[in-house]
Amino acid sequence: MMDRTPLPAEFYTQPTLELAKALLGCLLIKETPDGTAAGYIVETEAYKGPEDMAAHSYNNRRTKRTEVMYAGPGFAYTYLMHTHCLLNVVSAEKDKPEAVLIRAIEPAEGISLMKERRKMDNLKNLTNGPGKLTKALGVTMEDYGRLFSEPPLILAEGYTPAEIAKGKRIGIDNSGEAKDYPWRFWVKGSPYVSRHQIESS
DNA sequence: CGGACGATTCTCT
DNA sequence: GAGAATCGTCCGG
Repeated sequence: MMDRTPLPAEFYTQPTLELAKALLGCLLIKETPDGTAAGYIVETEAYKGPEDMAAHSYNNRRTKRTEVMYAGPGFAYTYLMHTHCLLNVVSAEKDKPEAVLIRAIEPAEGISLMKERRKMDNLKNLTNGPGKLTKALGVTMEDYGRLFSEPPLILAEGYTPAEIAKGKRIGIDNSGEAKDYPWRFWVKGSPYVSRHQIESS
C-alpha cells in the first residue's frame, strides 16, 4: 500500500509557478464507492489571476464558477469544458485568484477501474489530458470547493522528477501575449503527458 | 431568454 | 491537423 498521507497545508502556500512545478510527481487520489484510483501528476499549467489574460480570473473576474479561486490555497477548482470536467489546485493567498491546472497523470492505482471508466485499455491514453484524467479518477463537479487534504480527494507525496521541462500553455490562443508565457510544466520524458513536441528552455 | 463561447476530446484525412 | 460534437456558464437584451 502506498503512502497517502496528505500534503501539509504549507505546501500550497508557495508561489503559483513554484507550486505548479512542485506538484509534478505528487500522487493524486480519488476515492469513490466504486473504488480508489490514483496517479502521479506529470503535467501542470499555472494560471495567475488578474494579470493573466488566459485565466478565468483575469481582471479579477468573479463569478459563481471562479469563486473558489478566491478561497485561498489548497482548494479544488473544478469546472466544465465541452462536457469534460477539469481539475485545478487553487494557490496563492486568500482573495488572490491563482490556480494550477492538472493536465496529466501517470496511472498508479485502480488501473482496471480507470480503464473501465474510460472504456479503453491503452495505459498511455488513459489519463494524458485534463479531461481524461478526471474521468478516469472519477473527479466531478461534486469535488468543487473540496480540500485536497482529506478524503475523498487527496494529494500526497509521490516521487521527485529527475528533470522538469517547461513550455507554452495549451489551448489558449485567444489570450493575447499571455498565450506565450512558459507556464506549462511536465516531467521530462514521461510517456503520460498530453503533448510531447512543444518545448522551450 | 437567447446566443456566443470555450484551460477538450475523438475521429477522421 | 482540421472539424464536429455538445452543454453549462456568462452576458446582453
